[in-house]
Amino acid sequence: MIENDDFDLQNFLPYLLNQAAEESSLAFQQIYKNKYGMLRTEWRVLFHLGAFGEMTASSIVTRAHIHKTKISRAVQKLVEKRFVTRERSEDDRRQELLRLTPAGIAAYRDLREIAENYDRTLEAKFTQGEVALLRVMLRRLGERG
Amino acid sequence: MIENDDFDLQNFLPYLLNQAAEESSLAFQQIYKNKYGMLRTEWRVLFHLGAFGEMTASSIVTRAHIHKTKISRAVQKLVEKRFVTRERSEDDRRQELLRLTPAGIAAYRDLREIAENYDRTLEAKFTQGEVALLRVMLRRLGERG
DNA sequence: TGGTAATAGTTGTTTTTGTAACTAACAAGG
DNA sequence: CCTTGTTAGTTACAAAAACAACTATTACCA
Repeated sequence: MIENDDFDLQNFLPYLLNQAAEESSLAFQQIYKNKYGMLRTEWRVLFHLGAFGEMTASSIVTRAHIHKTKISRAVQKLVEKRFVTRERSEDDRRQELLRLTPAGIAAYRDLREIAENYDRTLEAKFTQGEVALLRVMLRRLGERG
Repeated sequence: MIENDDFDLQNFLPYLLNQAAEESSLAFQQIYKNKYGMLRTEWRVLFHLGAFGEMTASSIVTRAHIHKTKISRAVQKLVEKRFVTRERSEDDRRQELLRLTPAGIAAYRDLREIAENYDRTLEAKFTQGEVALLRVMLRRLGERG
């Protein structure tokens, strides 16, 4: 302890957020890794396409704040796994439209159900009102700026 | 959108936690990186030693849930930077006692103050009661198991 | 004791990530 | 049109992380 040190690392919000994020990701991470050999970014891309439908890589970049090189590599892997197809856009031939294949949809549905169940086990630690407030606060903290 | 898909990725707690954790770490990360050339794990080790005093590597592993190889390499870097010294324990010669040097203490104090200020800017987004609840919830979510 | 298991910490190798530089396509002003 | 700038996405190389195997020391217990 460095003299009268009233700083508590366990109260520092970025630290608490990181610990909570890592711990809460752990169980789910094992599942998509073992079952589908996916990394975190691949899972995120899959879920964006599942939840929002056809998207371009850059719209995922914007929405999820993931760097475009990570997206690029994740898409490659998902294409190799036959979970995603890409098609060059007619309007703007720089863009590629990404879509889930039937296999991708199946994987998404499977993981989505697991995610929903897992989310419920996390929610069960708190009251409904607390969870609602937590989501509001996390969204605010996650905003750019 | 895949049929009547009521799953909202933006409500999935591990996702929200990750977004908030990454965003909230960003600003502070730049500071310890640019000012002291530290990585995240080095910063964490420094703060553990600053806040809790003399510790062994494995006690940091236990407390922070960081893998021992990451700790090992972070300690090496901190020793190279002359921020930390290590001394083999008399009781158990497998263990090394880690301590901050005066330079390490100075860096810790500097970063601690920046951390405190930064934390206050995050807190300012909410009421005091909300922040208190947030901390309780994050601690609960960050617990092992 | 002595042999097996467990713990503290390190090192080597393979994956992933970060950063920068690149190609290709479009946009917009002169 | 044509030069300059911007956007979409990829690739190459360097940095960091994950994972497994290793040494050294201590603990357990038959």
